[in-house]
Amino acid sequence: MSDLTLEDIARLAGVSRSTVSRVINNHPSVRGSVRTRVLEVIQNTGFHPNLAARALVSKCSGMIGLVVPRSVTSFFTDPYFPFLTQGIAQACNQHNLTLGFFLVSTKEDEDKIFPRVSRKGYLDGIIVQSGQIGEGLIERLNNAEIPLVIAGRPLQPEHLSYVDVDNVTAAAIAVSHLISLGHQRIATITGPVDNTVGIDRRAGYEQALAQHGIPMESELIVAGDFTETGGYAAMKRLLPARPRAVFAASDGMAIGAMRAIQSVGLRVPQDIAVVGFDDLPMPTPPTPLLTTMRQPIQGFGVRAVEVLIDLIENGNLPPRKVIMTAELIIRDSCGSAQTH
Amino acid sequence: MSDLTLEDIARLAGVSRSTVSRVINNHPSVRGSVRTRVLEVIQNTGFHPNLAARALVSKCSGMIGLVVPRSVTSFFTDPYFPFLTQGIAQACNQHNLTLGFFLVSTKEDEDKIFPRVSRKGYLDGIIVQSGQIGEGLIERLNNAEIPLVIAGRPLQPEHLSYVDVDNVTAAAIAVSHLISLGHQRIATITGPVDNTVGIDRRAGYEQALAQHGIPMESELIVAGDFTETGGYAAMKRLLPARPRAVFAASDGMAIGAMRAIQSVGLRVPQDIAVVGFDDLPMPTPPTPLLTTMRQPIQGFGVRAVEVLIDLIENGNLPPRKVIMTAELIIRDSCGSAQTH
DNA sequence: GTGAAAGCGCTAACAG
DNA sequence: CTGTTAGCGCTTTCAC
Repeated sequence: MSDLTLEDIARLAGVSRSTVSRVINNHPSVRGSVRTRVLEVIQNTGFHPNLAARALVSKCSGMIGLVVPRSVTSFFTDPYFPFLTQGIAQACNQHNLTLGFFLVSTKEDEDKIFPRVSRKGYLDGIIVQSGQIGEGLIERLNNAEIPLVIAGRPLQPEHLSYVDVDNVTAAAIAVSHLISLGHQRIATITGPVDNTVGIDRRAGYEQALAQHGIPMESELIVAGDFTETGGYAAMKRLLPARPRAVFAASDGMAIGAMRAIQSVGLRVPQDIAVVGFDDLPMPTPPTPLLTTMRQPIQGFGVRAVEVLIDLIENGNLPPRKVIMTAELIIRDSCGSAQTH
Repeated sequence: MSDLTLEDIARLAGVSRSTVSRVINNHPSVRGSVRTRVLEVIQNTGFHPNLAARALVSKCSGMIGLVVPRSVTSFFTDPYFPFLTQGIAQACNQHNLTLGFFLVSTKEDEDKIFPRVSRKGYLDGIIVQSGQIGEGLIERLNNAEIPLVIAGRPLQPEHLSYVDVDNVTAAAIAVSHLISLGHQRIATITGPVDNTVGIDRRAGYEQALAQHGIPMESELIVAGDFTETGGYAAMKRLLPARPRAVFAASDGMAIGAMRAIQSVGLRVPQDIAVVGFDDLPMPTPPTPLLTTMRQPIQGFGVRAVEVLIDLIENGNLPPRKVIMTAELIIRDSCGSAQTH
């Protein structure tokens, strides 16, 4: 098919190879008539420049990498991944970038993949989805001085660019809403505590209580694992403490908590109010509808690509921290939507 | 960091560039002692060959593409995607291939992406996830004569390589199981009928009935959309026809159907037996546990990569059709596991 | 078995 | 404004 080269197009258009190159790269210094003629030939022949050649000489490939460090299981249970990927992929389409996808489940994978992602000249930049497993890789990549953006605040954010919401503030907003509804005995189901999201959302819970002078009670705090099953189990453990409201650090856990509450004959929100976090679309919306903090996961992807492009084009600037806003979506499970 | 070239390594090892190249590419014609010395230098310097240069001269990039043609919504609701992707990504790691990821939601995307995927020399081959939206692209790609494998049987499979299960047979097995349990009034909730999966599984249902001399009744056949909500609605429509068993063409729809059955006070499996299709892990397993056909989605990904590699290495052979086997997983919802 | 030399297709000075 | 020239870093004949 298109085994054409610049030279071929040049010949067909009666110009030199350089001129064709200029046309392709939108250099202003080409006469209009010539440009039109060249463009026509390109159009007719279906020519596309060889990207490898271009990458070789220009030292940039038009390709960025997405590194997803994941245990095999969490890859599926967590809808975060497809959303983030979608945002990134769409942004890449928009900016005419090719997206390389690297799944890292083991240390072995990491070593194997590293040469493919580390070296400038093949990947122009990298987005790493944050997560426990990835922290070592992030370190290595950052040392390799390749433009790097983390999706989600990493454990050690100092010298890194990342995009995330402010999970502390967002969680505090959720809990404050519960407080404003008159609740005092507010429990929380936290995420795993080895991970920034879990840590921050718990901190936000504590912050909100402190701000309103509500004493913290350790029996009102139970750790979950972001899954529905985990939320169910956590709520069962919480029930004896008789909370009047619960803030779950993910929608999945909130749903699990609602099931646990309902399974012992209590009602949401009348007996216990529930607020979640994420606002991802559910295959089956729960009853009652969940009040939750919405975070723009696709937006993370889009912004991550934009920041990365900036980093690529403008070199070693100080790391950028992009904090997007989470939004409280009030539905029925918190008991404030009396209209329902 | 590693701005080293073959030439540098050659100098450091006291050999010529060609020799280093031979070592890297495992040519047999290098003396052992020399090979060792070169390898040592490579090790110490952390050298990695420039992939763009290699791609330029060797006309192959070590990179394959995964094209996912998806409407924005189905991207999330369907767990098929992360599973397939995981299989493909792992196989790529295994074979030292880089995976390019292309999300195509619109005709615009298709046109934009086409140059990046069509031309030999940048991508060595492509895997396309089948689906309505992708059929046009598949046609174009196939004409571009780039090695191509479809994940899931395409609408027009004649000249294409693909990997899938035999959905007709698999569905027939599921329905036959219901028949062997003594059921006669067996309903089905089909998938969308503009898609091979929906068509084939319905055909399998009909085949099984025919084989056992059970007349088909149109009021026992309702179309769903693979979602839980769709399954729920479909089952509600099916209920008046008083089926004693139902085969749903996806687990999601099966779950929805069970909810619908239970919502009118009937029991699964005592009043109505249910069988699904997929056997994907669920965040919350349903009660009763679902009897279903398991299909190896990750396996599709792995095999697709293997077939693609074969195609890349061995050129224009006749298209390969890889049919993997689906397996009946008997649990509780069909009523045959009396031990429960 | 090893080195020298010729490109792969493109971009980017440098002349004109 | 356009053509000529020199590589980018690698693989691969072809000699030795």
